[in-house]
Amino acid sequence: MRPRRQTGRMNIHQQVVRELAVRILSGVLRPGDILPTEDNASTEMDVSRTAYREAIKVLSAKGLLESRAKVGTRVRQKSEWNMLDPEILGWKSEIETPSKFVDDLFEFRMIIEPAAARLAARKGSPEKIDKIRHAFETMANTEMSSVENFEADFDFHKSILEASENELLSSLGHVVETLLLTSFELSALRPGAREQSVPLHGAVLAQIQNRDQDKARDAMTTLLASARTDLDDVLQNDIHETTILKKADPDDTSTRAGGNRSPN
Amino acid sequence: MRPRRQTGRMNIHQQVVRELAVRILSGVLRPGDILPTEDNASTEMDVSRTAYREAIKVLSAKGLLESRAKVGTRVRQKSEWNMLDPEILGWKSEIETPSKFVDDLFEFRMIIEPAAARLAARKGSPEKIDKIRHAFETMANTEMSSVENFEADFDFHKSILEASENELLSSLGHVVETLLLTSFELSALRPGAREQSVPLHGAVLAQIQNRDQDKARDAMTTLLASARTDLDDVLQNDIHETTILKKADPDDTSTRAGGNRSPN
DNA sequence: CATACAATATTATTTACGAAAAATGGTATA
DNA sequence: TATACCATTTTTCGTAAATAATATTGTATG
Repeated sequence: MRPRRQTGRMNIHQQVVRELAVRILSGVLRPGDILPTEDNASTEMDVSRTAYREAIKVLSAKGLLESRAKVGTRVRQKSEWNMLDPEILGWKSEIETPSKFVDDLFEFRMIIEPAAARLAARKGSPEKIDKIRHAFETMANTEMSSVENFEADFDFHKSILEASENELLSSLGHVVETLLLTSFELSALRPGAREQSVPLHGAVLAQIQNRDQDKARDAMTTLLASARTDLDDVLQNDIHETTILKKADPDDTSTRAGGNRSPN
Repeated sequence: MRPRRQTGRMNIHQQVVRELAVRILSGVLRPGDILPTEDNASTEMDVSRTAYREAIKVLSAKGLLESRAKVGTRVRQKSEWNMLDPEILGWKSEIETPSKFVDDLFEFRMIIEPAAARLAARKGSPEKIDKIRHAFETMANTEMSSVENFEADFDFHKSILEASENELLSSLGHVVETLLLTSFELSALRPGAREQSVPLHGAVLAQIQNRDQDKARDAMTTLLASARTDLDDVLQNDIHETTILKKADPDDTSTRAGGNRSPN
């Protein structure tokens, strides 16, 4: 068993959303391209025009599409895409090569999370800091690489973002979650790293509790740098395996929990 | 004439989206609340059930709502809202008091933009840096507080985000835009500030061109701190005026869902 | 007491038709 | 020739109504 991304039963319009999103994010459909008319596209995909329209609305809400009467539905410029949208991040993680994806995400985390830790130390409410502490204790008391441990890890980082007392930062929990999910999936193949994980998390917690802003920030930077190193090792070693895994994941229909034993 | 936010003719489903979004973001509808059934809600708002459903899909895509058969459509927890979504930011800017809104946004910019400037100095492509330079020159050659100047200012910051060569950072242009729009609307009342704006922008550009990462970051920090001071002055002086302005902005009711003017 | 099953309420989905918006091309007029 | 206007046509937008799927809740049965 392992933490899972959304992949199970989906509504019809969600299936269309996913199908189109993947086509756009993978570059099959490119910015400026105009989709077939609602009538053609929906019959092509074998769904009702209404369901198709609902899918278009969802993707427009995420900045991927734009519809205008008489001209059609067009793929918007990349700069208009809401890349931080949780679903878009999730789709990208399935499409892009792990290393490129991980690079961008880690770079982003290295900006956001140390700053959040700093703010948490400055103005995090006692309750929020208590939530961080609770997540840490759960982390320390659960088996490494277990689902409970993963969830506590995520809670830890999410709680720090929330303790920053800034709504914009708080809403970035999903960015962390997506990266952690990717990390988890990759390092589940090759466990053993992350020995220093608990003390590094502990250091962050301690400095936030101390209300030492700069040290809290630095502790988070250290923690992330370590996590990145661990992940880089996995990527180095498993580069070909993971590539195979990506390719051998064409349809999630099988819903095989964890054990992808011999895809053939 | 001034740069305008989206407020003109809207499709019916967009009007419903806006109406519901405002209710949610303003706290009239609270997390956990269940909306009326599609039938009731749509007849209540005097739109078809299809149009209402499209609106629900849009808000679900932004993390505000969640629909399940038999149970209804529920407002999701705040932590699930995509606060960085451009539209959500725009709606919030209309609802929240300027000072609170500006606080959060500036805090966020002070984290993101110096880091982006640093990355731009490190790995920004010559073309991207040229775009920054072009925006700067336009800024320097247009009248302060003109629409052209505003747009060049926005382009400047957006180009730096893009020059960071990180898709996640690039997609944050809208955060900057929303804050600049708010700033523009506020300081349009009381022009005269921002004399040092051009040289401060110039310093950022120069350090990026020098490929001096730390100085580029610091120059951006200085620029933002200055902009924040200017804006704080405006907020201090115009606190009551702006409040009045906010209240005197109910003209959107004319285009409200179903156009039910004088409900009696 | 628990388990299975049936009733029910709500969203999900399809189908069909008509309205509105906007790009295009043609036509008249200066 | 060029410009303004107008009709045409294509496409999305919006409404309506009927049926399906699904999850909750109540009810009966072992």
